[in-house]
Amino acid sequence: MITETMTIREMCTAFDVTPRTLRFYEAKELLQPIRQGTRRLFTKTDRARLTLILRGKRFGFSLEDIRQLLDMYNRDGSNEAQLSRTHELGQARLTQMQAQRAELDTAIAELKDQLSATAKMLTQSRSAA
Amino acid sequence: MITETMTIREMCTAFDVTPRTLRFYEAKELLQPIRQGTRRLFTKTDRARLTLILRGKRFGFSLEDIRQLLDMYNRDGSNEAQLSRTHELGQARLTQMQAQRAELDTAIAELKDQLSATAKMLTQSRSAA
DNA sequence: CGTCCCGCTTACGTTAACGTCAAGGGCACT
DNA sequence: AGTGCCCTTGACGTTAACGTAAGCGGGACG
Repeated sequence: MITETMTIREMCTAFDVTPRTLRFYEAKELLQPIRQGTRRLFTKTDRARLTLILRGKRFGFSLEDIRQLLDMYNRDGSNEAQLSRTHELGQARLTQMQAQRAELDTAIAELKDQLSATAKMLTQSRSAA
Repeated sequence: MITETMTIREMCTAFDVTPRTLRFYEAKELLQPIRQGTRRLFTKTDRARLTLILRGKRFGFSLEDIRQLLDMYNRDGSNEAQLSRTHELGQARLTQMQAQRAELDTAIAELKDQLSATAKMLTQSRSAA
């Protein structure tokens, strides 16, 4: 199985992060690049995980939160207790994210209102000139 | 004008934050409670602002980001240059928030998929028992 | 009057998520 | 052999957003 790998530098340019960040994520067990001697080689899995990590961050999730989510995506089938706990954890996150979306919608609506108000003030200000 | 005010303790229970947080926000000029002697009295305006602050935080905005947004909500009508810059800033935020919403939607969809997958595994695991 | 309790200020401590050296190995030219 | 460049591992520094503790003032209450 010849998994296509990437060097740390390639990862950095591809995902716009620093080497430090990738090493940090590895230390936190969010990524598990393989080693060629001492060098890191990032696999397809690492890339998929990094995508999820960066997305999670944009929603204000902590790396620890994200690590738990990642664990869920990677369970191939452990025991039932584990699986069920994982499921509950995911449900909770889902609820949380849906609430967040609802709030985001109202916030967007409010911001739009404000913007149209300032836009109006701008046109008035210009017609007055 | 008899503005209805609240003590710091009342604010804390109402918004579920600590006194330290409120003082911190005041120091950062996010809130401007009036003083009765040395005590802080939080006005309706402070409450409105705090609501926006806490919402912003849930979206991962920094306090500095939020301060700029708050400034926008409070402009009653300065000069045109200011107003126009404010407008642009708001537009940028709006774009940002809409992008965030789009991503949130896909993340929610993905999570749902995962959940139905684990749910399926659970029922299988149980029927096997 | 003593003592709570609340609030205030000042200031140092803490955590997450990296940034930034310092010191060194390995490989590719030249 | 020397010069770069990339990578590595420590290890200490930094910023945001508070937590926490120390020490003081003021009113309420027994």
